[in-house]
Amino acid sequence: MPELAEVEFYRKRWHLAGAGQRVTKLRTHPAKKTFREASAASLQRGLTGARLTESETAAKQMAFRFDHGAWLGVHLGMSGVLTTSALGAPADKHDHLVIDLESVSLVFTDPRMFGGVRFHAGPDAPDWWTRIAPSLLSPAFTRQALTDFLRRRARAPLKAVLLMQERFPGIGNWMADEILWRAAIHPAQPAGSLTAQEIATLYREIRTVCRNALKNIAGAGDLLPHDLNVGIPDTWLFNHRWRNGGICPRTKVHLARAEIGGRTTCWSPARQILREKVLP
DNA sequence: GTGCTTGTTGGCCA
DNA sequence: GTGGCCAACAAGCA
Repeated sequence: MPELAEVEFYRKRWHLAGAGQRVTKLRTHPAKKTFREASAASLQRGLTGARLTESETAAKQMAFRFDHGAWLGVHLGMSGVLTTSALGAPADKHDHLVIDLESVSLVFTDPRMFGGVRFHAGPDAPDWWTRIAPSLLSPAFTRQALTDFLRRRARAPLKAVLLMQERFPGIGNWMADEILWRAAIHPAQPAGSLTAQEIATLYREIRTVCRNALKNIAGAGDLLPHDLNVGIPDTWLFNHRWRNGGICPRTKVHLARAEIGGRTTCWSPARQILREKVLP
């Protein structure tokens, strides 16, 4: 599930429930792959007794910060979710990390274990946090930066390029499809074949989808929607793309599905036309 | 049983 | 060295 906006949704859920509280007990499954990048023992030492103070997201990652300079990093992978439970409730089979606070427990659940946690002790941000590319909504992401990157990846299909986290932090499978659908560009179009006009459109839609996904999914205020996807309007591709037989909400023509760039891809054949490859 | 799955990494090859 | 492709990771669901 987790892409940019879903990650923000989960961060907020933990933060709203637990900010200001101390860790009374940490429950972990040290043998799990979840801890491949952070020993469960160091988490125990560093977090027990610490107070959750701040949290932030960057791309698909979250950092929860505790007083005395402890950083807990979380990546949800393919199937990870963050929930809360009644304090001390028994852990389920796939609950790999449970943080008991003073009045609530924070739970990291991840059946497939592609996600993981990290830990860092110290006031300064660790490498695994600072090396994440700057947000697509920040001034650092310019049209020129996009143009340069597309040129460097000229022969790769756009769908694959949009999934590269080094340049498009937080974009995942559905957001990439949504962006290309809005920009009316075929997902298999080679990245180096876009016109200046198309690059301008792509740039605009990348930012629009990021902004609106955050607004619709993550919630504007302190109230979180119960169902993660409840905020996505039917005018988006999102609500039509999953099942076979989906209809493009703009053209009313059947959507197409195929593997492009190694991932299942959905597009609207009526508005996303593959052109002959014309490299500049 | 089969064939998928909203992510990332490392290895191979041109 | 760079870019592109693919398998692997693991569990659940239709």
